[in-house]
Amino acid sequence: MEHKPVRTRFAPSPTGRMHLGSARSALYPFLLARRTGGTFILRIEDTDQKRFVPGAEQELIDGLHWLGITYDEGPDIGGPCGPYRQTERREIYHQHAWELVARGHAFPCFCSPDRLGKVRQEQMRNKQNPRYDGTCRGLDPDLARRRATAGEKYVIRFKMPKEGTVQATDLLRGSIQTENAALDDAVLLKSDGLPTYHLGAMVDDHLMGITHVIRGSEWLPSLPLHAHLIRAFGWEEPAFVHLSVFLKPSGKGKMSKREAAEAIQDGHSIFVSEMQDLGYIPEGVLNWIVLMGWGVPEDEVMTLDDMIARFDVQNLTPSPAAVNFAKLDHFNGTHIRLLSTEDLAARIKPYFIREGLTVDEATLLRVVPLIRERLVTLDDCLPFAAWFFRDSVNPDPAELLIKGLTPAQAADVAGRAQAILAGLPVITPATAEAPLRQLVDDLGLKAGQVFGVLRVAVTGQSVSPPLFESMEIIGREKVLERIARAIAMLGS
RNA sequence: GCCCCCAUCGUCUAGCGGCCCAGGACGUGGCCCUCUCAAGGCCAAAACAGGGGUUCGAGUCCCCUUGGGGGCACCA
Repeated sequence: MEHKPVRTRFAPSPTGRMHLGSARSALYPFLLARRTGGTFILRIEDTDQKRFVPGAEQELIDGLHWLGITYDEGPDIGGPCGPYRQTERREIYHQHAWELVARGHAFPCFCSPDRLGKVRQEQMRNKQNPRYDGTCRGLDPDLARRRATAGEKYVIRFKMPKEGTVQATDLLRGSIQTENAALDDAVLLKSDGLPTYHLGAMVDDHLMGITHVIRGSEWLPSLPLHAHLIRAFGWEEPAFVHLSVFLKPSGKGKMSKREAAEAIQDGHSIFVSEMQDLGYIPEGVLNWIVLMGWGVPEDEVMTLDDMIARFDVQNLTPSPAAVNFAKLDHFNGTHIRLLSTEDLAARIKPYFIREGLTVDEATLLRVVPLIRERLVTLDDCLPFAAWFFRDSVNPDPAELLIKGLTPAQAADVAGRAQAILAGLPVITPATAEAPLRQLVDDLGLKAGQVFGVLRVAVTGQSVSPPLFESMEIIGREKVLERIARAIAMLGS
């Protein structure tokens, strides 16, 4: 792979939530830039004022920040090629559109949207391809310019050649030939003075020195038009890479709003901010999405730095990928296990606080090693460890009756264990385990029965971190007190 | 309807003409470990969409069919 520093960009439109697809569209160009010691840019393509969503840009920035995808130039930090918000670059597009008119590659069009709509309907009725009918294509350039400057509403369209073919290249798919006759006179500058994607993106990519355009495959069909535009301006072409779309988990059809809603029911989400709320960590999310469309032969568990070291655009795959949430859970759990005790403690602490619990730092640090390998998401810390931070527990009497023990038997077991533990100066795995196992033998029971009763009595739940370690953390006093309470419950 | 793209286990993928009776990962099943739940270890089932070519030889190259996806806006 080549190591020349590249300039890449993530150019989202602030029209919705940041999801899986957006995250990957940002990740790959970021990795390529970092891999080559190049530059990664954030550009906001907000030229559609109708679909503009307030707050969307901030969500994008927050999402990138959370994931650790840093950019070197962007709307909030500036840079040498700014501004990085397209609505702040109107003049630039206006100039370029008219430059194309002057060069004979574009023309002003005064057709009303109303009339165009009718033409399109008529064409579809006749089973023809819907396309611009060419009304303004032959207008006298000087006359057209005068009408435009006089204030008449106009758009500027690309003057697509009627004959011949265009050749364009996608890095993953190779050369793509297209008949010009199949292409339309696309609108480049809208009547509100803002550019369409085609003009805006090509102009900015050129002006910002983008060397590798990595974008969604929905742009593949307009690649020939973009090639035309770039050549009409006489610019150097960047390398184009089109990423495949994400399919719904079943693999049938692309991810839609409906699937997004179903994922939520399931405790999953395709939205970055929601994944954060659900207890996923950036390391897990990143590892998950980076592999959807990138083939690595082995060692799939990677940190961002690993990804940067190994990333190669050539290994991206052009075929669509079905979203697999089970794999996200796997990577999340794996990366949680990779965190240091201090780091994991800091990350789960907010979940206890959110639950209204008071968290003692020293205790938390001792609890973390006990639950680390049990967590799939951060919020799993609650069912396993919330009880450590409560003053008392409320065991379900039915759960004290482990595997067919009668209340009397359970009370007996608890009583004997209580006596043993009461005789210990401190309760630790080293002091408590041997005598309690002796008890198991003496009573002719299974270890699970005796420890089960104690587990429910002490932790208030039938599933918990390891018993002896847990008892050590809450201390002898609370352990004895809770066992006594359980015995009382069994007696009534 | 027209144009474009894609096609290996259920899923993500390795494979870039012989190293492949196809490898890894997730998931699934079994076993081991075990105080619950996990984690971990071992094992297993599981795929080259179909048909034609090219070649001494094809998962790998070409064509067709089928299937899937995307696009055809003064949206990106």
